[in-house]
Amino acid sequence: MNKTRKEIPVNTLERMVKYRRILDNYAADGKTIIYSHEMAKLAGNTPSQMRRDLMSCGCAGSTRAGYNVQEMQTNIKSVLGYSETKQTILVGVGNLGKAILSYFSFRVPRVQVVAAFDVMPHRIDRVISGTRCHDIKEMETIIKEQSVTLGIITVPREEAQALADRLVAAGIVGILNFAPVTLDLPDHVYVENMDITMKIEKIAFYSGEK
Amino acid sequence: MNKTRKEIPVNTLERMVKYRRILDNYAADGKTIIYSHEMAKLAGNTPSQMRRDLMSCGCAGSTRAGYNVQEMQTNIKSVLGYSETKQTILVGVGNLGKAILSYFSFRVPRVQVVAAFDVMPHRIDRVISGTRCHDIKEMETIIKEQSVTLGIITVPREEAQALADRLVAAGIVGILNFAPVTLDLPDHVYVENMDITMKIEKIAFYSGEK
DNA sequence: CGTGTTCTGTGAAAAGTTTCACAAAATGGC
DNA sequence: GCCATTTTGTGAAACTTTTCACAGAACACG
Repeated sequence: MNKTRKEIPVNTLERMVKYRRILDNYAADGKTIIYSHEMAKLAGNTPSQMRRDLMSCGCAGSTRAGYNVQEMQTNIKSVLGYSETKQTILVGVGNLGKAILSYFSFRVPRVQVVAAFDVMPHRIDRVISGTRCHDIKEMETIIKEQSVTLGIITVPREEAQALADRLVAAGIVGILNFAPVTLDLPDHVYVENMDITMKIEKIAFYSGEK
Repeated sequence: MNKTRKEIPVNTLERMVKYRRILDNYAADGKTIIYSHEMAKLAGNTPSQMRRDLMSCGCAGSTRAGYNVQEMQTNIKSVLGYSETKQTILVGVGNLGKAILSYFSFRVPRVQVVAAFDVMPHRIDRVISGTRCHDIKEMETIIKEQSVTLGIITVPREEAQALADRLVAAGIVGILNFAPVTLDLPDHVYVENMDITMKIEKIAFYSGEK
Protein backbone atom coordinates (compact mmCIF):
# COMPACT_ATOMS: atom_id res chain seq x y z
CA MET A 1 0.00 0.00 0.00
CA ASN A 2 2.47 2.56 1.21
CA LYS A 3 6.15 2.17 0.55
CA THR A 4 7.35 3.17 4.00
CA ARG A 5 5.01 0.76 5.68
CA LYS A 6 6.30 -2.36 4.09
CA GLU A 7 9.78 -1.78 5.31
CA ILE A 8 8.96 -1.69 8.98
CA PRO A 9 9.81 -4.93 10.77
CA VAL A 10 6.80 -6.60 12.36
CA ASN A 11 8.23 -6.52 15.84
CA THR A 12 9.08 -2.88 15.53
CA LEU A 13 5.52 -2.15 14.53
CA GLU A 14 4.20 -3.91 17.60
CA ARG A 15 6.44 -1.81 19.79
CA MET A 16 5.40 1.35 18.00
CA VAL A 17 1.95 1.18 19.52
CA LYS A 18 3.56 1.06 22.92
CA TYR A 19 5.79 3.99 22.07
CA ARG A 20 2.80 6.07 21.10
CA ARG A 21 1.26 5.43 24.49
CA ILE A 22 4.46 6.23 26.31
CA LEU A 23 4.94 9.45 24.40
CA ASP A 24 1.38 10.56 25.05
CA ASN A 25 1.97 10.23 28.77
CA TYR A 26 5.39 11.79 28.54
CA ALA A 27 4.14 14.77 26.58
CA ALA A 28 1.30 15.24 29.06
CA ASP A 29 3.96 16.04 31.66
CA GLY A 30 5.05 18.95 29.50
CA LYS A 31 8.33 17.39 28.43
CA THR A 32 9.45 18.12 24.90
CA ILE A 33 12.58 16.04 24.39
CA ILE A 34 13.51 12.50 25.35
CA TYR A 35 16.69 10.40 25.12
CA SER A 36 16.73 6.88 23.76
CA HIS A 37 17.80 5.52 27.12
CA GLU A 38 14.90 7.22 28.87
CA MET A 39 12.44 5.83 26.40
CA ALA A 40 14.02 2.41 26.62
CA LYS A 41 13.54 2.49 30.36
CA LEU A 42 9.88 3.39 29.94
CA ALA A 43 9.31 0.77 27.26
CA GLY A 44 11.32 -1.96 28.97
CA ASN A 45 13.86 -2.50 26.22
CA THR A 46 17.36 -1.30 25.27
CA PRO A 47 18.50 2.12 24.04
CA SER A 48 19.95 0.64 20.91
CA GLN A 49 16.73 -1.15 20.05
CA MET A 50 14.87 2.09 20.64
CA ARG A 51 17.10 3.94 18.22
CA ARG A 52 16.67 1.28 15.53
CA ASP A 53 12.93 1.35 15.97
CA LEU A 54 12.86 5.11 15.77
CA MET A 55 14.91 5.00 12.60
CA SER A 56 12.32 2.67 11.07
CA CYS A 57 9.63 5.25 11.51
CA GLY A 58 11.70 8.08 10.21
CA CYS A 59 12.39 9.72 13.54
CA ALA A 60 15.66 11.56 13.69
CA GLY A 61 17.05 12.65 16.99
CA SER A 62 19.88 15.04 17.36
CA THR A 63 23.16 14.17 18.94
CA ARG A 64 23.39 15.14 22.54
CA ALA A 65 19.88 16.66 22.51
CA GLY A 66 17.82 13.49 22.09
CA TYR A 67 14.55 13.23 20.24
CA ASN A 68 11.81 15.78 19.84
CA VAL A 69 8.73 14.28 21.45
CA GLN A 70 6.17 16.00 19.27
CA GLU A 71 7.94 15.07 16.06
CA MET A 72 8.13 11.46 17.18
CA GLN A 73 4.44 11.43 17.97
CA THR A 74 3.62 12.77 14.54
CA ASN A 75 5.87 10.27 12.80
CA ILE A 76 4.61 7.28 14.72
CA LYS A 77 1.02 8.23 14.14
CA SER A 78 1.66 8.67 10.47
CA VAL A 79 3.36 5.28 10.25
CA LEU A 80 0.54 3.59 12.14
CA GLY A 81 -1.89 5.19 9.73
CA TYR A 82 -3.82 7.37 12.13
CA SER A 83 -5.24 9.50 9.39
CA GLU A 84 -7.80 6.89 8.41
CA THR A 85 -10.31 5.42 10.85
CA LYS A 86 -11.35 1.80 10.54
CA GLN A 87 -14.89 0.76 11.36
CA THR A 88 -15.02 -2.23 13.67
CA ILE A 89 -17.62 -4.51 15.22
CA LEU A 90 -17.47 -6.86 18.18
CA VAL A 91 -19.42 -10.10 18.38
CA GLY A 92 -20.17 -11.78 21.70
CA VAL A 93 -21.11 -9.45 24.52
CA GLY A 94 -20.23 -11.63 27.48
CA ASN A 95 -17.83 -10.49 30.18
CA LEU A 96 -14.89 -10.47 27.81
CA GLY A 97 -16.79 -8.60 25.14
CA LYS A 98 -17.91 -5.99 27.65
CA ALA A 99 -14.40 -5.60 29.00
CA ILE A 100 -13.07 -4.99 25.52
CA LEU A 101 -15.80 -2.52 24.66
CA SER A 102 -14.89 -0.41 27.67
CA TYR A 103 -11.26 -0.68 26.66
CA PHE A 104 -11.78 0.55 23.17
CA SER A 105 -14.26 3.24 23.90
CA PHE A 106 -11.51 5.57 24.98
CA ARG A 107 -8.15 4.18 24.17
CA VAL A 108 -7.69 3.24 20.54
CA PRO A 109 -7.58 6.27 18.29
CA ARG A 110 -7.93 4.95 14.78
CA VAL A 111 -10.28 2.07 15.46
CA GLN A 112 -13.92 2.85 15.95
CA VAL A 113 -16.25 0.19 17.30
CA VAL A 114 -19.54 1.01 15.59
CA ALA A 115 -21.65 -1.87 16.86
CA ALA A 116 -21.72 -5.02 18.99
CA PHE A 117 -23.73 -8.18 18.40
CA ASP A 118 -25.05 -11.08 20.40
CA VAL A 119 -27.66 -13.82 20.21
CA MET A 120 -28.92 -13.51 23.80
CA PRO A 121 -32.16 -11.47 23.91
CA HIS A 122 -31.31 -9.89 27.25
CA ARG A 123 -28.19 -8.34 25.79
CA ILE A 124 -29.78 -6.95 22.68
CA ASP A 125 -30.47 -3.21 22.49
CA ARG A 126 -28.43 -2.48 25.55
CA VAL A 127 -25.66 0.08 25.27
CA ILE A 128 -22.28 -0.94 26.71
CA SER A 129 -19.59 1.71 27.07
CA GLY A 130 -21.20 3.73 24.35
CA THR A 131 -21.69 0.87 21.90
CA ARG A 132 -25.13 -0.55 21.13
CA CYS A 133 -25.60 -4.30 21.10
CA HIS A 134 -27.69 -5.54 18.18
CA ASP A 135 -29.28 -8.84 17.30
CA ILE A 136 -26.73 -10.87 15.37
CA LYS A 137 -29.28 -11.22 12.58
CA GLU A 138 -28.64 -7.61 11.67
CA MET A 139 -24.89 -8.14 11.42
CA GLU A 140 -24.51 -8.40 7.66
CA THR A 141 -26.70 -5.37 7.07
CA ILE A 142 -24.78 -3.17 9.49
CA ILE A 143 -21.41 -4.32 8.18
CA LYS A 144 -22.41 -3.21 4.72
CA GLU A 145 -24.18 -0.01 5.68
CA GLN A 146 -21.32 1.23 7.81
CA SER A 147 -18.44 -0.13 5.70
CA VAL A 148 -17.08 -2.17 8.58
CA THR A 149 -13.73 -3.83 7.84
CA LEU A 150 -12.56 -5.22 11.20
CA GLY A 151 -14.17 -7.70 13.55
CA ILE A 152 -13.48 -8.76 17.14
CA ILE A 153 -14.58 -12.26 18.05
CA THR A 154 -15.43 -12.88 21.71
CA VAL A 155 -17.85 -15.77 21.38
CA PRO A 156 -17.35 -19.29 22.78
CA ARG A 157 -14.90 -21.52 21.00
CA GLU A 158 -17.48 -23.69 19.27
CA GLU A 159 -19.06 -20.74 17.51
CA ALA A 160 -15.93 -18.93 16.43
CA GLN A 161 -15.25 -20.56 13.06
CA ALA A 162 -18.82 -20.25 11.80
CA LEU A 163 -18.93 -16.65 12.92
CA ALA A 164 -15.61 -15.88 11.25
CA ASP A 165 -16.93 -17.33 8.01
CA ARG A 166 -19.96 -15.07 8.24
CA LEU A 167 -17.81 -12.03 8.92
CA VAL A 168 -15.57 -12.75 5.97
CA ALA A 169 -18.52 -13.38 3.68
CA ALA A 170 -19.89 -9.98 4.70
CA GLY A 171 -16.64 -8.27 3.76
CA ILE A 172 -14.51 -8.16 6.93
CA VAL A 173 -10.77 -8.29 6.17
CA GLY A 174 -9.22 -8.18 9.65
CA ILE A 175 -10.13 -10.26 12.70
CA LEU A 176 -9.07 -10.21 16.33
CA ASN A 177 -9.93 -13.63 17.66
CA PHE A 178 -10.21 -14.32 21.39
CA ALA A 179 -11.56 -17.84 20.99
CA PRO A 180 -8.99 -20.58 21.54
CA VAL A 181 -9.19 -22.06 18.06
CA THR A 182 -7.19 -21.68 14.88
CA LEU A 183 -9.49 -20.02 12.38
CA ASP A 184 -9.34 -21.36 8.86
CA LEU A 185 -9.93 -18.41 6.56
CA PRO A 186 -8.95 -17.15 3.10
CA ASP A 187 -5.53 -15.60 2.69
CA HIS A 188 -6.76 -12.07 2.19
CA VAL A 189 -8.10 -11.95 5.75
CA TYR A 190 -5.64 -10.86 8.41
CA VAL A 191 -6.15 -12.67 11.71
CA GLU A 192 -4.58 -12.10 15.11
CA ASN A 193 -5.24 -14.41 18.00
CA MET A 194 -5.34 -13.34 21.63
CA ASP A 195 -4.40 -16.52 23.31
CA ILE A 196 -4.75 -15.97 27.03
CA THR A 197 -4.09 -19.60 27.80
CA MET A 198 -0.88 -19.52 25.87
CA LYS A 199 0.43 -16.51 27.74
CA ILE A 200 -0.27 -17.90 31.17
CA GLU A 201 1.32 -21.21 30.29
CA LYS A 202 4.33 -19.35 29.03
CA ILE A 203 4.61 -17.57 32.35
CA ALA A 204 4.23 -20.82 34.23
CA PHE A 205 7.05 -22.18 32.11
CA TYR A 206 9.52 -19.37 32.37
CA SER A 207 8.86 -17.92 35.80
CA GLY A 208 11.16 -18.94 38.58
CA GLU A 209 13.92 -19.90 36.18
CA LYS A 210 15.89 -16.69 36.10
CA MET B 1 15.89 -25.91 35.55
CA ASN B 2 15.56 -28.78 33.13
CA LYS B 3 18.05 -29.30 30.36
CA THR B 4 15.55 -30.03 27.62
CA ARG B 5 13.53 -26.93 28.41
CA LYS B 6 16.24 -24.43 27.83
CA GLU B 7 16.84 -25.62 24.31
CA ILE B 8 13.33 -25.03 23.07
CA PRO B 9 12.99 -21.86 21.00
CA VAL B 10 10.56 -19.35 22.48
CA ASN B 11 8.33 -19.33 19.44
CA THR B 12 8.16 -23.08 19.39
CA LEU B 13 7.12 -23.07 23.01
CA GLU B 14 4.28 -20.69 22.28
CA ARG B 15 3.02 -22.95 19.55
CA MET B 16 3.32 -25.97 21.79
CA VAL B 17 0.38 -24.80 23.88
CA LYS B 18 -1.68 -24.63 20.74
CA TYR B 19 -0.57 -28.09 19.71
CA ARG B 20 -1.67 -29.51 23.01
CA ARG B 21 -5.13 -28.11 22.46
CA ILE B 22 -5.31 -29.39 18.92
CA LEU B 23 -4.22 -32.85 19.94
CA ASP B 24 -6.73 -32.99 22.77
CA ASN B 25 -9.52 -32.34 20.29
CA TYR B 26 -8.03 -34.67 17.74
CA ALA B 27 -7.67 -37.51 20.22
CA ALA B 28 -11.24 -36.97 21.40
CA ASP B 29 -12.35 -38.03 17.92
CA GLY B 30 -10.70 -41.37 18.51
CA LYS B 31 -7.83 -40.77 16.11
CA THR B 32 -4.48 -42.19 17.10
CA ILE B 33 -2.05 -40.99 14.45
CA ILE B 34 -1.58 -37.68 12.67
CA TYR B 35 0.64 -36.45 9.83
CA SER B 36 2.64 -33.26 10.01
CA HIS B 37 0.62 -31.75 7.17
CA GLU B 38 -2.66 -32.48 8.93
CA MET B 39 -1.43 -30.88 12.10
CA ALA B 40 -0.07 -27.93 10.18
CA LYS B 41 -3.48 -27.40 8.66
CA LEU B 42 -5.10 -27.45 12.09
CA ALA B 43 -2.48 -25.15 13.59
CA GLY B 44 -2.33 -22.79 10.64
CA ASN B 45 1.34 -23.22 9.85
CA THR B 46 3.55 -25.33 7.58
CA PRO B 47 4.35 -29.05 7.73
CA SER B 48 8.04 -28.36 7.92
CA GLN B 49 7.63 -25.98 10.84
CA MET B 50 5.49 -28.58 12.55
CA ARG B 51 8.17 -31.21 12.17
CA ARG B 52 10.83 -28.89 13.55
CA ASP B 53 8.65 -28.02 16.50
CA LEU B 54 7.91 -31.65 17.18
CA MET B 55 11.59 -32.43 17.10
CA SER B 56 12.16 -29.79 19.76
CA CYS B 57 9.89 -31.58 22.15
CA GLY B 58 11.34 -34.97 21.47
CA CYS B 59 8.48 -36.27 19.36
CA ALA B 60 9.52 -38.81 16.80
CA GLY B 61 7.14 -39.76 14.05
CA SER B 62 7.66 -42.69 11.79
CA THR B 63 8.09 -42.38 8.09
CA ARG B 64 4.91 -42.92 6.17
CA ALA B 65 2.93 -43.57 9.36
CA GLY B 66 3.01 -40.10 10.87
CA TYR B 67 3.07 -39.29 14.56
CA ASN B 68 1.48 -41.15 17.41
CA VAL B 69 -1.02 -38.78 18.98
CA GLN B 70 -0.82 -40.08 22.49
CA GLU B 71 2.96 -40.06 22.54
CA MET B 72 2.94 -36.47 21.31
CA GLN B 73 0.50 -35.46 23.99
CA THR B 74 2.68 -37.01 26.66
CA ASN B 75 5.82 -35.37 25.32
CA ILE B 76 4.30 -31.94 24.97
CA LYS B 77 2.81 -32.08 28.43
CA SER B 78 6.12 -33.12 29.86
CA VAL B 79 7.91 -30.28 28.08
CA LEU B 80 5.36 -27.75 29.25
CA GLY B 81 5.84 -29.05 32.77
CA TYR B 82 2.37 -30.39 33.42
CA SER B 83 3.51 -32.48 36.32
CA GLU B 84 3.67 -29.52 38.66
CA THR B 85 0.73 -27.21 39.29
CA LYS B 86 1.33 -23.52 39.85
CA GLN B 87 -0.85 -21.59 42.28
CA THR B 88 -2.17 -18.39 40.79
CA ILE B 89 -4.21 -15.39 41.88
CA LEU B 90 -6.10 -12.79 39.90
CA VAL B 91 -6.48 -9.18 41.02
CA GLY B 92 -9.25 -6.96 39.68
CA VAL B 93 -12.63 -8.64 39.31
CA GLY B 94 -14.20 -6.35 36.71
CA ASN B 95 -15.56 -7.65 33.42
CA LEU B 96 -12.14 -8.64 32.21
CA GLY B 97 -11.23 -10.37 35.46
CA LYS B 98 -14.50 -12.29 35.43
CA ALA B 99 -14.00 -13.30 31.82
CA ILE B 100 -10.57 -14.64 32.59
CA LEU B 101 -11.73 -16.51 35.65
CA SER B 102 -14.30 -18.34 33.59
CA TYR B 103 -11.65 -19.06 31.02
CA PHE B 104 -9.23 -20.60 33.45
CA SER B 105 -11.67 -22.54 35.50
CA PHE B 106 -11.80 -25.27 32.90
CA ARG B 107 -9.13 -24.79 30.34
CA VAL B 108 -5.66 -24.47 31.75
CA PRO B 109 -4.43 -27.71 33.25
CA ARG B 110 -1.32 -26.78 35.17
CA VAL B 111 -2.36 -23.39 36.42
CA GLN B 112 -4.74 -23.24 39.35
CA VAL B 113 -6.38 -19.97 40.25
CA VAL B 114 -6.74 -20.23 44.02
CA ALA B 115 -8.19 -16.79 44.75
CA ALA B 116 -9.29 -13.48 43.28
CA PHE B 117 -9.04 -10.05 44.88
CA ASP B 118 -10.71 -6.69 44.56
CA VAL B 119 -11.20 -3.49 46.49
CA MET B 120 -14.91 -3.04 45.74
CA PRO B 121 -17.05 -4.25 48.67
CA HIS B 122 -19.81 -5.51 46.40
CA ARG B 123 -17.42 -7.93 44.73
CA ILE B 124 -15.90 -9.32 47.90
CA ASP B 125 -16.91 -12.80 49.05
CA ARG B 126 -18.67 -13.55 45.82
CA VAL B 127 -17.66 -16.70 43.97
CA ILE B 128 -16.99 -16.29 40.24
CA SER B 129 -16.60 -19.43 38.14
CA GLY B 130 -15.53 -21.35 41.19
CA THR B 131 -13.07 -18.80 42.50
CA ARG B 132 -13.77 -16.74 45.60
CA CYS B 133 -13.11 -13.02 45.54
CA HIS B 134 -11.40 -11.72 48.67
CA ASP B 135 -10.66 -8.29 50.05
CA ILE B 136 -7.36 -7.17 48.65
CA LYS B 137 -6.16 -6.62 52.22
CA GLU B 138 -5.91 -10.36 52.61
CA MET B 139 -3.75 -10.73 49.53
CA GLU B 140 -0.34 -11.06 51.14
CA THR B 141 -1.62 -13.56 53.67
CA ILE B 142 -3.21 -15.80 51.08
CA ILE B 143 -0.19 -15.64 48.78
CA LYS B 144 1.98 -16.92 51.58
CA GLU B 145 -0.43 -19.49 52.96
CA GLN B 146 -1.12 -21.05 49.60
CA SER B 147 2.37 -20.70 48.12
CA VAL B 148 1.09 -18.65 45.20
CA THR B 149 3.73 -17.92 42.56
CA LEU B 150 1.80 -16.40 39.64
CA GLY B 151 -0.42 -13.33 39.44
CA ILE B 152 -2.84 -11.99 36.83
CA ILE B 153 -3.35 -8.24 36.83
CA THR B 154 -6.70 -6.99 35.55
CA VAL B 155 -6.93 -3.68 37.38
CA PRO B 156 -7.06 -0.22 35.78
CA ARG B 157 -3.84 1.14 34.37
CA GLU B 158 -3.16 3.60 37.16
CA GLU B 159 -3.13 0.88 39.80
CA ALA B 160 -1.11 -1.72 37.95
CA GLN B 161 2.44 -0.74 38.92
CA ALA B 162 1.68 -0.38 42.64
CA LEU B 163 -0.15 -3.69 42.60
CA ALA B 164 2.70 -5.41 40.78
CA ASP B 165 5.13 -4.13 43.41
CA ARG B 166 2.94 -5.58 46.13
CA LEU B 167 2.71 -8.92 44.36
CA VAL B 168 6.45 -9.14 43.93
CA ALA B 169 7.08 -8.15 47.54
CA ALA B 170 4.78 -10.97 48.56
CA GLY B 171 6.75 -13.50 46.57
CA ILE B 172 5.11 -13.67 43.13
CA VAL B 173 7.60 -14.50 40.37
CA GLY B 174 5.41 -14.50 37.25
CA ILE B 175 2.88 -11.89 36.14
CA LEU B 176 0.33 -11.71 33.35
CA ASN B 177 -0.43 -8.04 32.94
CA PHE B 178 -3.54 -6.82 31.15
CA ALA B 179 -3.05 -3.17 32.02
CA PRO B 180 -1.63 -1.06 29.21
CA VAL B 181 1.56 -0.04 31.00
CA THR B 182 5.13 -1.29 31.05
CA LEU B 183 5.71 -2.68 34.50
CA ASP B 184 9.06 -1.87 36.06
CA LEU B 185 10.01 -4.89 38.14
CA PRO B 186 13.10 -6.77 39.30
CA ASP B 187 14.77 -9.11 36.84
CA HIS B 188 13.79 -12.30 38.59
CA VAL B 189 10.10 -11.63 37.86
CA TYR B 190 8.83 -12.90 34.54
CA VAL B 191 6.22 -10.62 33.00
CA GLU B 192 3.99 -11.09 29.98
CA ASN B 193 1.75 -8.32 28.72
CA MET B 194 -1.60 -8.86 27.03
CA ASP B 195 -1.83 -5.78 24.96
CA ILE B 196 -5.25 -5.76 23.37
CA THR B 197 -4.75 -2.30 21.94
CA MET B 198 -1.57 -3.35 20.23
CA LYS B 199 -3.20 -6.32 18.57
CA ILE B 200 -6.11 -4.37 17.17
CA GLU B 201 -3.84 -1.66 15.86
CA LYS B 202 -1.73 -4.31 14.23
CA ILE B 203 -4.79 -5.67 12.48
CA ALA B 204 -5.82 -2.20 11.39
CA PHE B 205 -2.34 -1.81 9.95
CA TYR B 206 -2.00 -5.08 8.10
CA SER B 207 -5.55 -5.86 7.05
CA GLY B 208 -6.53 -5.05 3.53
CA GLU B 209 -2.96 -5.11 2.30
CA LYS B 210 -2.67 -8.66 1.10
C1' DC C 1 38.10 28.09 21.22
C1' DG C 2 39.45 23.70 22.70
C1' DT C 3 38.63 19.62 25.40
C1' DG C 4 35.76 16.21 27.58
C1' DT C 5 31.40 14.22 27.72
C1' DT C 6 27.16 12.55 26.13
C1' DC C 7 24.36 11.53 22.67
C1' DT C 8 22.75 9.65 17.96
C1' DG C 9 23.05 6.82 13.64
C1' DT C 10 24.53 2.83 11.65
C1' DG C 11 27.53 -0.77 9.66
C1' DA C 12 28.51 -5.29 10.92
C1' DA C 13 28.27 -9.31 13.87
C1' DA C 14 25.49 -12.31 16.37
C1' DA C 15 21.45 -14.66 17.54
C1' DG C 16 17.14 -16.47 16.51
C1' DT C 17 13.63 -18.42 13.33
C1' DT C 18 11.66 -20.27 9.18
C1' DT C 19 11.87 -22.46 4.89
C1' DC C 20 13.90 -25.42 1.39
C1' DA C 21 15.16 -29.56 -0.44
C1' DC C 22 16.27 -34.10 -0.35
C1' DA C 23 17.97 -38.68 1.59
C1' DA C 24 16.19 -42.43 3.92
C1' DA C 25 12.46 -45.12 5.72
C1' DA C 26 8.02 -47.32 5.53
C1' DT C 27 3.90 -48.79 3.20
C1' DG C 28 0.79 -50.74 -0.27
C1' DG C 29 -0.13 -52.54 -4.75
C1' DC C 30 1.04 -55.67 -8.00
C1' DG D 1 9.77 -59.21 -3.43
C1' DC D 2 10.02 -54.97 -6.09
C1' DC D 3 8.54 -50.50 -7.47
C1' DA D 4 5.97 -46.16 -6.79
C1' DT D 5 4.49 -43.24 -3.39
C1' DT D 6 4.25 -40.91 0.85
C1' DT D 7 6.13 -39.11 4.82
C1' DT D 8 9.72 -38.17 8.25
C1' DG D 9 14.20 -35.95 9.89
C1' DT D 10 17.54 -32.69 9.11
C1' DG D 11 21.53 -30.15 7.11
C1' DA D 12 21.96 -25.89 5.03
C1' DA D 13 20.22 -21.60 3.15
C1' DA D 14 17.47 -17.66 3.75
C1' DC D 15 15.46 -14.49 6.34
C1' DT D 16 14.45 -11.65 10.49
C1' DT D 17 15.63 -9.40 14.64
C1' DT D 18 18.71 -7.92 18.20
C1' DT D 19 22.93 -6.43 19.95
C1' DC D 20 27.54 -4.52 19.65
C1' DA D 21 30.70 -1.05 19.02
C1' DC D 22 32.20 3.07 17.50
C1' DA D 23 32.50 7.35 14.39
C1' DG D 24 30.81 11.69 14.41
C1' DA D 25 27.87 15.51 16.07
C1' DA D 26 26.60 18.73 19.65
C1' DC D 27 26.91 20.83 23.83
C1' DA D 28 29.01 22.55 28.41
C1' DC D 29 32.42 24.41 30.66
C1' DG D 30 36.46 26.50 31.38
